[in-house]
Order: sequence, then C-alpha cells, then structure tokens
Amino acid sequence: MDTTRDPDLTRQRILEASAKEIHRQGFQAASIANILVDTGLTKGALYHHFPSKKDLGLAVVDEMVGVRLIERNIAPLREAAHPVLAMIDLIGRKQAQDEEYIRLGCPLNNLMQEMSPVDEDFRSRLNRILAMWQDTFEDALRRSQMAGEVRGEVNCRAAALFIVSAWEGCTGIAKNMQSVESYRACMSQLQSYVASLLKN
Amino acid sequence: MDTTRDPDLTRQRILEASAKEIHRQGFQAASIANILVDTGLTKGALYHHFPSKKDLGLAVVDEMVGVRLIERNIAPLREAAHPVLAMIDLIGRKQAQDEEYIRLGCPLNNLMQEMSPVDEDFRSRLNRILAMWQDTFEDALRRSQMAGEVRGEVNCRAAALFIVSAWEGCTGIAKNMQSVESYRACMSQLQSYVASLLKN
DNA sequence: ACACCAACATACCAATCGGTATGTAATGCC
DNA sequence: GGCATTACATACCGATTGGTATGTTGGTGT
Repeated sequence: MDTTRDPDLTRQRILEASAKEIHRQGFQAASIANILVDTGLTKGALYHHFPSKKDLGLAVVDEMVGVRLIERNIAPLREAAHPVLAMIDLIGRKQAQDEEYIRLGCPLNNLMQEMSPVDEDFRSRLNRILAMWQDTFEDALRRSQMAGEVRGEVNCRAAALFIVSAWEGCTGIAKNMQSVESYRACMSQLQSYVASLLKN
Repeated sequence: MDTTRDPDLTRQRILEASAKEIHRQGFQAASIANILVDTGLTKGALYHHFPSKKDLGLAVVDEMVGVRLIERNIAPLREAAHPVLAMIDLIGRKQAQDEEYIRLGCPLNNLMQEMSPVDEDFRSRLNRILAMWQDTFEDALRRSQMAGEVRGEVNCRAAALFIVSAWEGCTGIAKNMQSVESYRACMSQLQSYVASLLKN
C-alpha cells in the first residue's frame, strides 16, 4: 500500500477544510463530521492534530484567516511609496471580488460577529488581527500625511478605525443583499471617503 | 389557583425571552431550553404558539428586531423638518449606547451575518428591514438635497447604502473591541462623513 | 531486525438538540 | 351547566453533537 504519511500536509488539509466549513457555516455550526468527510480522514486523525474543536478553530483564525488577511490587505500597504494611493487602489481592486465570497462574507468579520461575545479566546485573537489591520491603515495615513498628501487636520487613528469598520460593514451588508452591485457601490463610496482625506 | 391565562401576553413573553437569548447566542446557538427556563414555561406552551424554532426566530425578526429598529432609527427621520440634520443628531445620540448593547452588537446585523448565507427565509426578512432603513436614509438625503442643504452632486442612494453599512460596521467592530471609546470614535467619524455631504 | 513512538482508524459514549404525542386544566359559547 | 376548544404541562424520542478509549499500522533510530 502506498499510504505515505505526511503529518504536516494532513494538518494543513484539516485546516483548509475547516476554514471552508467555518466560512460556510460559522464556527459553532461547523460540523467536525463534515470536515472529516471533506478530508477523507477520521476522528482519530483530527483529534491527534488538534485537542479540541475550539483549538482547531483558533488555529484556523491564526493560520488561515489571519495569514490570508495579512497577505491580501495588509502587505500591499506596508512598503508602498504613496500609502494612501495604494489604499485607494486596494479598495478599488476588491470590487472584482467573486460572487461566492460576497455571499459568504469576510471570514474575519463573520467570526468576530459570531464569537466575540461568547468566547474571550476567540475575541482576543481576532482582535489582534483587527488591530494589526487598523494599525496598518493608520500608519499609511500618517506616512502620507507627513509627505503632505493627506490633510493635516485628519485624525489618522480615528480615520483608520472608520475605514476598517466601513470596509467590514460594506462586506456585511452586501452579504445580506447578495448583491455584487451593492458591494461595488458601497466600496466605491468608501473609496471616495478615503480620497476626501487627500489635499485638494 | 389564580392561574389566569393570557395567551397574548404569554406569546409576548416568549418573544422577549427569545429576542434576548438570540441576541446573546445567535439564532442557531439559541437554546429553546434556555428560553423556557427564562419564561418559566414548558415546551407545550412554546410549541403551541410557534410551530418551530425557525418560525419563532422569524417572528423575533419581524416583531422585535424590525419593530425596535423602526421606532429607534427610522421613525425619528420620517417627518423631520431638516432630515440630514436629524440624521447627524441621531448618530450623535447613539454614542450614549450602553456597554452591554455594544458588547452584544446590533441584533439586525448579528442575524444578517449569521443567517443570510444559510437560510433564505431569514435573509429576505432581514433584507426587508435593511431596505426600509436604507430607503429612509435615501429619502432624508433627497429631501435635504431638494431643500438645498445637501450638495447637488451627492448620489443619495449610494450614500444611504454607505451610511447603513458604515453604521453596522462601527457596531460590529466595536463589539469585537469591546470598547465604548472605539464605538464613539467610529460613530463620530460617520457623523463627520454625513456632515461632509452638506453644503459648505 | 527489533523496538518505539507518531500517525492514523474504529467503535463507542454521554449530552444536548429540536420536535412530538399525550394528558390536563382553564376559558368561551350556547 | 355541559361542551368544545384553546392553552398549557409532562414525558418521551431520534438525531446529531463533540469527545474518548482502544486498536492498528507506518516510519525511524539504533
């Protein structure tokens, strides 16, 4: 039998299947049984790699949700020459998001809304990611402000908080409306708001 | 025994207990057993008034979540003399929201995020409420625009969509941060955005 | 080659879930 | 005042849940 064992890959497959299931059903409604069917594994395998469903969920938060958000929405701004212009460009690019993603919503936002009030461990980890995102926006605004691109009276920290909030708000509302059009219209308004922070 | 029967009151008590439980746990995680303990009733009573948990949830959406949102966030704008000023005032008043409400988030937004992708009946009813809210904002903007208070180039429909989205985004983010301060800062930014739609 | 441990598979368990069938008491109608 | 119907209470059920105890097999160091 060519049953090669690769524990790291197995763990990764579990994480990916879990991320998908959690994205679709939410964490609490996510079924371990579904994840097992999807991966073709058994309970023995899963509980060998993760001590409990909660630990699995926290690993998904850190290693999937967090990592993906960093590489998609944080990294592009880190070393941009004109940070705020890069933000506007980034928001514009998001309007090409595919329909299923809009229907299911932002994984970070979904988990925050579901888990924050009921589990402190989830909340603190999700908050770490959220804070990182807000800090990146704040830093981008501040750098552009020092470069004279953003108006001096702008409160960078508050604006960054608002941008993150409005961003997640747009995805959340579009998710309910199941409307790509609404999503684009809303993100376009957000884009205008950010542009309004620029001089002239 | 003074066991007076009042079916309407009983039904209302079930709805109120259910709204509370759903607000705390979400719909799917909401426990019928908890609702029964809270009301002091039994399964027979609950399933006499509501054929299923889902029907109970839908009734909570229509009769509790929807009604409360209308009287708190829609009615104050309907016949305001200066609609946009009333909006700014309304947003300002929300900053006095108590801590528990911020921790648990907006019931409408919570249910949208949880239920929209997994149940079409919930989604359509929640969407009705959401559309009513957006329409009210749009109408307020348009009326103020015709009165010459709002700038002519403002796209009222898109702006209304953005305001609703940002509003729910603020409550959602503040819920995760568990921070009254962040909530106020965020809503204050939203207030500034709405003010920026005014002339001068 | 043998031992040992990690990497799985199988079988089972208690608890909780929403839902139902049945019983009983209060209320409104004639 | 009997009688039907509404308004509940009690007891029970199958399904699903996350979790565990116990096996079995593959890789690895010596």
